[in-house]
Amino acid sequence: MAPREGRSSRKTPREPLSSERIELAALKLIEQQEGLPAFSQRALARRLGVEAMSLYHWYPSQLDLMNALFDRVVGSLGVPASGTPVERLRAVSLAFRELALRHPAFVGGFVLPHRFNTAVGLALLEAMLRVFHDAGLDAAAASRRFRTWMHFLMGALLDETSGYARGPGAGAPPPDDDVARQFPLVAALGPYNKPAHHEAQFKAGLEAVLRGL
Amino acid sequence: MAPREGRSSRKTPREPLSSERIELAALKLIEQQEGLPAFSQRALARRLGVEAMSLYHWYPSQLDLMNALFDRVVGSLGVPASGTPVERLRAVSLAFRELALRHPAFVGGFVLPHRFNTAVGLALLEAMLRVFHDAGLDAAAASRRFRTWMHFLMGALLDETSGYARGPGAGAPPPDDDVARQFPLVAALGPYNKPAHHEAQFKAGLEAVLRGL
DNA sequence: ACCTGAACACCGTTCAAGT
DNA sequence: ACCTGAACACCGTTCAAGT
Repeated sequence: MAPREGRSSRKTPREPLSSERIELAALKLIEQQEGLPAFSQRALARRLGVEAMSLYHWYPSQLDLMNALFDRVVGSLGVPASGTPVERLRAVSLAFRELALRHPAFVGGFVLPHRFNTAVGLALLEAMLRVFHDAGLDAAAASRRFRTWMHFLMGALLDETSGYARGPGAGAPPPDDDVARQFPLVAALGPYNKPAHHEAQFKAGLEAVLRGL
Repeated sequence: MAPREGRSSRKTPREPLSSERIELAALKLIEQQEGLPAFSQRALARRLGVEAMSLYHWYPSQLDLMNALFDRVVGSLGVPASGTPVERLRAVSLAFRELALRHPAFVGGFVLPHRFNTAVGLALLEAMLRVFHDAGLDAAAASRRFRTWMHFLMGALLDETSGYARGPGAGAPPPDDDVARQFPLVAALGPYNKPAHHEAQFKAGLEAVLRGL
């Protein structure tokens, strides 16, 4: 969308690095084309117009940069402080989904498979648990319900970011007419796998799970 | 567990490669130590006592090898043909969990984030969908319930393989007493995060979700 | 048919050095 | 304080060659 960095400015003094600039460029790069697998310190540096080693002045390692991205993304989530428990859980669930759709490669590839044990991640978990606490549940009951809900949420978002919806699959899947012949029930689900149905599916699944709690 | 390959046999003619031997060694290597990130064609070849390029005689690329591992692992799952729908879903859910615990790095890192669109993967999906079909549901209703259940299952297994249970987290998480002070509800859940509780949590969550359907 | 050696274009990271 | 160049130990993969 912009043939800017590597080409133009030769004499204009280069905009200095900053964690803000690095992190925004990283998040943008991760969501482009080949996603997380194609993300590298060297590719990021190239995009920023610096040498790869410059990044080590700002983050001691690639993992530290990734953790900064995690905090930046997860830190944008909040849990409403008022409303019924179900309303509050519904709100943060939908907000998490919006976030995942905004950063599918990063959320699916890094956020979901990682423990939320940064200060920012723990603060989010604490706010979520407060909903269950406010509903009058003790630790054992809260743990059960919290985890069941989270498992549905993680699975649904994994599916929309890395799974059947857009994620990688086999290199040479069977052709469609073979699928129709050998796996008729799978084939019959085809229409419901379209992105147009995802939001409705997510909301219906969420209500079913909240009901089951 | 065995100082065998790289050391001893110099004069004994090396056991020839085979896809069986390669795949078993790969699955074993993936579950060792540093997991999927440390897995490489070169490391696998080293372990097998051959050069990395030899693997290309058996699989055209690393991705093809991974897909073969996917089929080998996922192909071991089956859905009971008889029983009530809930019994059949419960059985395959528990079997999937056992499989995930036997291959946590591979299931969490490769199977769950990938589309089940190999012939083997599609056959499993078809068998799962047959349960919903046998329950008399039309395609729309089956799709809703199937996906909600799968989302819970994927999320739960992701958590047990790559998430809070054993997966990677921030390099420098806040120390425990800081957590206890700032995030008391999170800290109160500590005891329930122990592996001893995982099976009970999984079963309880599964029943809640099946009830919600 | 099965395996190898050399080479190419990549990685993350360290270290000493430049401004 | 901020950035760089050269180097090290890795990657996956191609290609021509060995047996």
